Amino acid sequence: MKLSTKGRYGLRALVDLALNSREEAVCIQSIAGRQNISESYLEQLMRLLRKAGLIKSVRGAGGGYQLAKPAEAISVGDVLRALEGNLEAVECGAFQKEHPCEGADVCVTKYVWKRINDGICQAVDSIMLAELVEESRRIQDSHRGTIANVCSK
Amino acid sequence: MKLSTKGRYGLRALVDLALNSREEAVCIQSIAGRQNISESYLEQLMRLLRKAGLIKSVRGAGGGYQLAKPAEAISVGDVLRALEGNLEAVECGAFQKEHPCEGADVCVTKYVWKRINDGICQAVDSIMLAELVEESRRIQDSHRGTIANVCSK
DNA sequence: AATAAATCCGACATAAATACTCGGAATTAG
DNA sequence: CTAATTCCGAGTATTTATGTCGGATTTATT
Repeated sequence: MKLSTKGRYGLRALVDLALNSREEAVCIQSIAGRQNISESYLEQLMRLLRKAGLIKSVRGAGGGYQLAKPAEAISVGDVLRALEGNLEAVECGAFQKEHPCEGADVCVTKYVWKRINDGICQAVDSIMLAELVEESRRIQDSHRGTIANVCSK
Repeated sequence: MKLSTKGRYGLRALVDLALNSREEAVCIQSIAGRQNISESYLEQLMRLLRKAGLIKSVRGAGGGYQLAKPAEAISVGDVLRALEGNLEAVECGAFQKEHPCEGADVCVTKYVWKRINDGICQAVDSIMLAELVEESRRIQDSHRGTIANVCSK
């Protein structure tokens, strides 16, 4: 029941990207350096984010990445789903029409799973990347001069 | 980001136990049979639930398990935590005094993790075993005569 | 044109967690 | 005494998580 490093690193990387790219693209090396993430691993995560249409890449020397849309239009849910797949704690499908679970009609735990899943969605879909970026700027201002070491989570 | 079979099977088993034990204890074999769970695996889960003080066991022939307290006093959160450990999607500790994460003061994703964790807690701690049992009885009544096959989740 | 800096891609490797299984000891009702 | 149980620790196979690596491709710069 844990979020993997993909989701954790990836979200941090995306906040970093939003924070550090104006016009120019930001390369993996610099993000990985600031965020203390392995370059080759981060590369994989960026691939996932690009495939999901959240960032766009610029190839070749001087290349890197940029957000594909404004940070206001990217939710934490978008990011985590791109990296982790769907965020359902239990994929029971009892409330879907497509692939409903066998015996869903005699199942009571389905109510539990739905409440958990809804709780998670509510949390991740209500936070936009822009809010994190904004908060991050505030923090950076107040820590000016301090070496900003990074959270390991 | 998935709940393991421990949590899923274990909760079902506990609902089954609450539903099928009046005065007498219920043995693993019968729960496992109804719920279509391996006996030896379920045994392990029952051990965890017992260690957590949610059920009590009666050893020897004719023995089995009973709830250690009324179903009204057992939350889904109690059950899942007994089986899965803490349910935090990210154990960042940024808001604890004990073992706060390094660099928590420059971290912004901590707000995200907290919202997710709170969402999950809110969901699991607000549902009592008794509610599931009650709902289950209603369902059983309406399906009387039907073979109650069981949800695989 | 050559070089260096990047992304892109697939495959591989290792470690950890998950999901069981098993054998036997201890307990107790009949 | 026997059979039905729980109790316990250890073992195993599979899957998932967490990276690593080598090389192809693209592009800015010199």
